[in-house]
Amino acid sequence: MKPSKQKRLAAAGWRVGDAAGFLGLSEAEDLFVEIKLALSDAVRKRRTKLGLTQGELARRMQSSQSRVAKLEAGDRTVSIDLLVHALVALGATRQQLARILSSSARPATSSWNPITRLVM
Amino acid sequence: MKPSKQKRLAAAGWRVGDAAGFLGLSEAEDLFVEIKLALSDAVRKRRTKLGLTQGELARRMQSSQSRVAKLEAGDRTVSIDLLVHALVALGATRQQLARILSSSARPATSSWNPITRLVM
DNA sequence: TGCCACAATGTCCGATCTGACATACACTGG
DNA sequence: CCAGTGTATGTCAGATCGGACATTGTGGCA
Repeated sequence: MKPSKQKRLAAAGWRVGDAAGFLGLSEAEDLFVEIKLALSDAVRKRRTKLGLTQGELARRMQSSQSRVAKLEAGDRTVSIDLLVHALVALGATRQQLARILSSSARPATSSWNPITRLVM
Repeated sequence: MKPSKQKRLAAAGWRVGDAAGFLGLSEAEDLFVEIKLALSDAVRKRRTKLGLTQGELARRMQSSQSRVAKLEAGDRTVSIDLLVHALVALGATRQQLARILSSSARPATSSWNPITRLVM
C-alpha cells in the first residue's frame, strides 16, 4: 500500500460509505497488506530453500542486498512489483505465485509486531 | 536436499533447484509482462461485468479515469500494485486473484470476441 | 447532423520507489 | 575476544509512478 493513499484517506475525513461495492476501504487495505506479507514470506522461504544469500538474490534481480532485506521484512517502501520480480528471479511460476496468493498470510505469531508499521 | 549442501553447490557456481537460475533476464521479464496483462484483462472483465464505467472504478480506488484506461490497456506506466488495487476495489478475493494469475494470459486478439467478455 | 456518455491518449508535476552506499547488528568458528 | 559472513537499518539522488487535466476518439440515439 502506498503512503500516498493513506495520506489521501486521512485528509478531510474520508468516508467509507462511498467505498468499493461491498468492501469497506479498510478491508481492502487489509487485503492488500495480507497479499504483500504473503509474497514477502514466500520470497524468504524460496531464497533460503535455495540456499541463497540476500546478496545473491539481489544480484539475480539486479537489485541490492539492502533492498532484498527490506523486501523480506515487508517494508512499506517495497512494491508488489518488486516482490514479484524477486519471486520470478527465484524461479516461481505463475501457478506457484497463484498458490502463494491463495494460501493464508503470515501465521499468527504473537511475537510479530512491526505489522503496524506496514499499515499502508 | 539440505540447504547447507545447496549453499555449497551454489557457491561453487552450480545452479541449484528449479529453473530459476536458468531463466534469462528476458524470459523473466516476459513472465512479468504476462502477469500484468492477465491482471489488466481481469480488471476490464470484472469492471464491465459489474456494469461500471472507468470513471466509477476510478472513484472507488481514488484514482482517475485516465489511469484506469491505462490500467486496462496494459500501459507500462502502471504497476502491479495499482492493478491489484483495482481488482480489490472490484471485490476480488485472494483466491480470485490467484485464479487470475494461474490462468493463461491475454488470448490472441484475432480470437477476441465481445461475447466472451460478457460471459466472463 | 448534433449531442452525450464513455473510453483512449498525451502531458505534467509532485509523490513514491529504487539501487547504491554506509553502517550497524547477529551469529559462528577460531 | 576477534574476523568473517550474512542480515538489518538509514539515507539519498535519480528514476519511476501517480492523479489530474486536456484533448481526442468512439459509439449510440434522437
